[in-house]
Amino acid sequence: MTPQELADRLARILADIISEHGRGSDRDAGGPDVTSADTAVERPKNREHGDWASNAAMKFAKRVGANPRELAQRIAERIEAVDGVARAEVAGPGFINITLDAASAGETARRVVEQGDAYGRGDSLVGQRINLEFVSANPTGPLHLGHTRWAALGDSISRVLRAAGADVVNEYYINDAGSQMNKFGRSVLAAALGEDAPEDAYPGEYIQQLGRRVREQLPELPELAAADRDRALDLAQEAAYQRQLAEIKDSLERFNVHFDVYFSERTLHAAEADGTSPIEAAIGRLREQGHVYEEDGAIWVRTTDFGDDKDRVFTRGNGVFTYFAADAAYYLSKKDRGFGEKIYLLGADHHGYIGRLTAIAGAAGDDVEADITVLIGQLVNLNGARLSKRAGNIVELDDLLEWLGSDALRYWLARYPADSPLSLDGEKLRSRTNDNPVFTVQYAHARTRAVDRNAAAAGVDRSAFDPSLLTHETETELLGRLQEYPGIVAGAAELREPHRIARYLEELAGAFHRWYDNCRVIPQGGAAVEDLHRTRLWLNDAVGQVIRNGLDLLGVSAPERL
RNA sequence: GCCUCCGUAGCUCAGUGGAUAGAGCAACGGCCUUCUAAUCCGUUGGUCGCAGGUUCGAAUCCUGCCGGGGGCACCA
Repeated sequence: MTPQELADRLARILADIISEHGRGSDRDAGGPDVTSADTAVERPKNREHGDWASNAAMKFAKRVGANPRELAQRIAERIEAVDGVARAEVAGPGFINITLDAASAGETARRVVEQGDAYGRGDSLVGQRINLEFVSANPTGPLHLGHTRWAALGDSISRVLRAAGADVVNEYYINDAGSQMNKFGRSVLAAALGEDAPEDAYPGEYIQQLGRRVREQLPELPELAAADRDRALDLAQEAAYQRQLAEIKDSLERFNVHFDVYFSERTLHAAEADGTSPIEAAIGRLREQGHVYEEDGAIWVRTTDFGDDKDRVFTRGNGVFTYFAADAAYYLSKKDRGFGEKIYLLGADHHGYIGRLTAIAGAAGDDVEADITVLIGQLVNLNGARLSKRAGNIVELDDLLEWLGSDALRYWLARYPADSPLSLDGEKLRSRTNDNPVFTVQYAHARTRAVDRNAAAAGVDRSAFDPSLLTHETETELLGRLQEYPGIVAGAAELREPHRIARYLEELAGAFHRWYDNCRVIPQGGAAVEDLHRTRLWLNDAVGQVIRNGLDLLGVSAPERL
């Protein structure tokens, strides 16, 4: 009996009661059907409140026109008759507290082991084709801490959405057109030629390194620069860009972050077969829809029709397209490529973009509620010190990986809600105690593996499974946690909040450690191996499996030993 | 000024309208003859920023204040 099955049974029972009681009037009037979402059970904090609790009677009492406790009592009588339910009691203002048979709860251990990697995966988002854009850092320098949170979070969101059945494409938008690229090119060329840096050059040692690389790659650069400076600039800029982009991709792979598509902004500016660029085509399409006008010699889009606080401009006075024009064309590209929901993961410093991005979705004829989601995340602090270019304390992703390792960094960055401020505490992340949550969880996994190895050596195997033997309170607790997992994954996907996975794993790890301290898998002092030990081995392995599955959703490894 | 996020234990933070608001750390006190004591157990610790409102019920939803972060370009 899983919580989901319990919720299904409750929903059916409640629907029956409503139709008997209300003589179907609710349904005839188009009243709401009862779904398992209405009767979802939760794990009570207090053990005396049973294994699972439902507040459905309180929710529906008014609609049924009954007293909550009376309704709860009628539901309780019927759910108690269900196979696998030991007790159902009404408590407080109308809670239904349900206790399962030990055998029914214990079945979970076998189910988890048998389903393996698939345990926790669901189908709540099947059929959804989602574009998830994140990081999208300019290819004019290395990734730094400012990008790192979105890399970890975005990749984990993607994994969670996929676990719920969605078809997700991770996308990185490369701003490889425009003045920043030119500035980058001039900086690198000067470095390559050993010249003084230009007035507005990019700072940083990496520019010098790129300059040396470019010089090696293009030995003819000095001669060329003397003869045709613009040509030399083009070549140097292009070489530096390709090199920097490759390094970004490399860093991301080492961070276990995978993108399916790297989308170049240039392709939006370049003319296609019909002679027009995607940006021009996009403006044309929006013009046909009546959303574009000209004023003061510039082309404008009436984003205020879709809730933006001011209209936006597509061309600057000199006729060059704005960054926003490319954004609009890019949005249409995503739409044309068949994506339903387009998710943008942006830092809080970009929150002013929500209005205009949403407006473009509206102007494109999309549903601004369902087809576009802009997730705004708070910025990261390092040991309490705000990150800023001016203060010169930018930390590169590569440095962080070397210092802390990918696992600790990814886990820490994914364990907080995106809209919560987060600071990176290097000392804590390097510690090997409960102080460090990633360690706690990984250690619990390693411990399940150690038990498994020791069990094999002691002759305890999984040849028997009798779930009715799993009656210790720490076992009931642990089984409850295992049963919760699929619901946690579904919730994390629905809310785009992978931190729920991390928090869950920490609780699971705690429940496992408590169980380990109370219940032996391997008989003590050479005593005989009994079915209880064999059954507990299933439970041990089930916990290891769920920790592996959960850590995988966070892009974190589950070591066999620490 | 407008928009937005945040304010919960000494610290860092969870908490999808439900029961006595939780975790880790810190502080104090316990358990090693061990399937690794890197774990575990106990105690201490709260005006959920403030004030109203909504309802059977509010840390959670609404309004207004207070305090803090971020944003309000024909920049990229």
